[in-house]
Amino acid sequence: MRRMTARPANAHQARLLRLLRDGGPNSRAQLGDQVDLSRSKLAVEVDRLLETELVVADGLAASRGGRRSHNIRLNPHLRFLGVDIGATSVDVAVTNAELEILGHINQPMDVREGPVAVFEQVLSMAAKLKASGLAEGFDGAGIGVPGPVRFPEGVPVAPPIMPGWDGFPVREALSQDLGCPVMVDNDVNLMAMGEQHAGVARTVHDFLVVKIGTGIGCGIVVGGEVYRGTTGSAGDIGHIQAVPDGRPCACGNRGCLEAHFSGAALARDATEAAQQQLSAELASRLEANGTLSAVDVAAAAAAGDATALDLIREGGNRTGQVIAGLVSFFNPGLVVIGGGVTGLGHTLLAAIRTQVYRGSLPLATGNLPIVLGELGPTAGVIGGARLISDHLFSPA
Amino acid sequence: MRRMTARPANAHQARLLRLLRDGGPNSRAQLGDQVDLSRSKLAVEVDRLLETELVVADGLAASRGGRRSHNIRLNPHLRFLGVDIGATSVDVAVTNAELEILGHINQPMDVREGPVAVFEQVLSMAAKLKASGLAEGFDGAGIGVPGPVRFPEGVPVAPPIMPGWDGFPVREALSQDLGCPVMVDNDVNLMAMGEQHAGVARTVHDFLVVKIGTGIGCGIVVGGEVYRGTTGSAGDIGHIQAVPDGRPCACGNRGCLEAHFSGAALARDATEAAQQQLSAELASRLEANGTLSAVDVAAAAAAGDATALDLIREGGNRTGQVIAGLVSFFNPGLVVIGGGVTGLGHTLLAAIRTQVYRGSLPLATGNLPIVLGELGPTAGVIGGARLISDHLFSPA
DNA sequence: ACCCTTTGTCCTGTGAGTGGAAAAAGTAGG
DNA sequence: CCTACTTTTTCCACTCACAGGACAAAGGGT
Repeated sequence: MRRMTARPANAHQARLLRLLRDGGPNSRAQLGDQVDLSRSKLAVEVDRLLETELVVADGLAASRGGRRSHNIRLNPHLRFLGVDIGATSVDVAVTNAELEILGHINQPMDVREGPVAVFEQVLSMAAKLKASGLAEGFDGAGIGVPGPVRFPEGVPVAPPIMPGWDGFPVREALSQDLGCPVMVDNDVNLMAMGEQHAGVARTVHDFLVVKIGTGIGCGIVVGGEVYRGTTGSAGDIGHIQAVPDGRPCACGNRGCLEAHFSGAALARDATEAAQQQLSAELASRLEANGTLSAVDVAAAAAAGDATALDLIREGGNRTGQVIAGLVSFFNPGLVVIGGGVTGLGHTLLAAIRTQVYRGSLPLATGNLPIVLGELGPTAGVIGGARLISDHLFSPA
Repeated sequence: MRRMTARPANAHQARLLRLLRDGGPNSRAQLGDQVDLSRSKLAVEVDRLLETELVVADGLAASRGGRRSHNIRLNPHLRFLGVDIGATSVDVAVTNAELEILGHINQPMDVREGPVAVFEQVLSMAAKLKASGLAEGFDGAGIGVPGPVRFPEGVPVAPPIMPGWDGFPVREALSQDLGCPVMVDNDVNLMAMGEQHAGVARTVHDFLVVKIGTGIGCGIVVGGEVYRGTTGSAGDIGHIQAVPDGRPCACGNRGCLEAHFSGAALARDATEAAQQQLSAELASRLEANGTLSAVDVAAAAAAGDATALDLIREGGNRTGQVIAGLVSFFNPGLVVIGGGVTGLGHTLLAAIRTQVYRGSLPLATGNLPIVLGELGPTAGVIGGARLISDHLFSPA
């Protein structure tokens, strides 16, 4: 099928497309209630959108007491690709124009294998989704990578955990391979956009998303827009000092948050505890698998293992202290905790909450929810779809 | 004289007013180069502004090779009042519409005397400025208070160092007393706006201003706009924990930055050092004045006193560590250090820089200037004038 | 003086957008 | 089934903002 390359011609059309994306099918009248345009003007713009085939007619709407109206919806053939490249795995998903996930694949993969190998993988995953009949092609793709990105160009810059990616023209390369527009961003920012679009942050305009996975990062949303900082490294909180003269970190400093708590640090601590026979639970798991990960700690904690619980609590305390500082500084309306370690669940959350509510002033914490992300592993790919749709649904 | 109550009728006029404010007198042609409007449209809007008397003709401009053009400038009779209420003193200044300071008064005053007493003082200072012939009245006033403010209403909320101000309708009260529009904001935000308008931050869009005075606060500017947070307490970094299990703080926690370094903490430390005879310089100053302040420490340091230098360095290190965290998180394009203790100068700056450059990742610090504020005590009042002018020079 | 450049004014055409009227397509009630 | 009332949609005339060209005014350089 021919892909839709059309773009909205003006801000009104862009507005309408986003309303249809976020609100699903709508009648002209319902749209009119939301956009403050005259009926005539609205009709003209809708007609033009119908001509571009970005939107299509979709039968009759329910009556609101008078004449029934004809529904309008985004073209159901539109397909976006959301790609979330993590440190140790890749998620790829197809969505429709309303950003509903139609198919989702996850595969383990080490990002350190470099962009060429990773993209080969991503493309084959995308091809698999296509082959299963979910898409005939893609109208756009949003890519998340685990490191800072020069956003306008879509190029990773000096990513600590991704040697070989520095300066690689991700956006350009993938745009060629996929044959569609591509936007690239930090994976944490994608997660923030995902939670904003379809998760817990739907109604909040200023919030933080703390992603604790292999590393630790933070997405910052200001006035509904992701804030990326001057060089694209905003939210890089993994290397904030959490413990004075603490453990050495790969970055060269000591006591970085990431060195004390993250998927990687947790696995290390658990292995150590198992080897020292501090925890039977962890030791048996180590014996069984030959290695331990955050998932094992979560399972052990769920089974009531005291050592595992202690590890989680201590990590949560460290993280909570850092977040307390950020809350004082940024005064967000919501803090979302997400990433691989959300499996640690409420033990972690409780520890973080305790530190934040204790360490920040009442004015900042008074009405501050601190919650787990709602979307889990889909947050990133939904965020990717959202990223590219925001780009495509803006005036050309 | 009758005050100008006119407001720009549309975004174009607002744009022109701001250009004239920031760029001084300009010809129609020069304005045309900056606004992307047709000459006819521009002429119409300028004529309308002339009618409202917000702008006036101002003689002929220099020739650019052809016919000389008539200059346009903001009405030279316009007057803004900038008020910076600090913890221990009040600054009041009059500016013209280009935000140039025409007169500036500073008086010591304890903010804890409460809003009524302070406003009495402010009004008498404003009256003095009027009496000296600098203004016949005020077209608007911008007020800074040392605590969080619910910005839309202009009301302080739960200010720790200003008991008695909580919920006091500052904006409304002063608007009545002064008979002109008033906007109220946190003093640190005002300082940030001042440095943005006329100081070191003129060309930067995302930056932080750290004000170290009686307390410590931080102004956050995102995309050229001050960010105030969900409840108006953004930038309240004085109570971030800088020292685990450190000194007790008035807020109830231990180890807050403000408890370890600020004008108040510095004075306390210096007094203690003097009493313990650790520094002859400080001891003699204590004897002479009966009390020590940050100014004494600055003087002692300038005289080469080792104890004073140590105090400054240690404070700078603590502050630098906190700022390093903020830099990692926020990735600003500039960090400005200001407030009462800027007298401590380059010793302080060097300590802060060391910590930030060491404690943040190269990508964030690579091209990050950390500088002292350029405007000193005028930053706040200029920021106040800027605040109200931004408000008045926006479509009604 | 003469020519060129810049500035300011005037005027008309165009296109966006509004708002009212009427037609179209329903629902609810007798 | 017919009537009265709603809501939706289309149509149309009118307003208004704005662009951009023509032209006049005012200067500089030679």
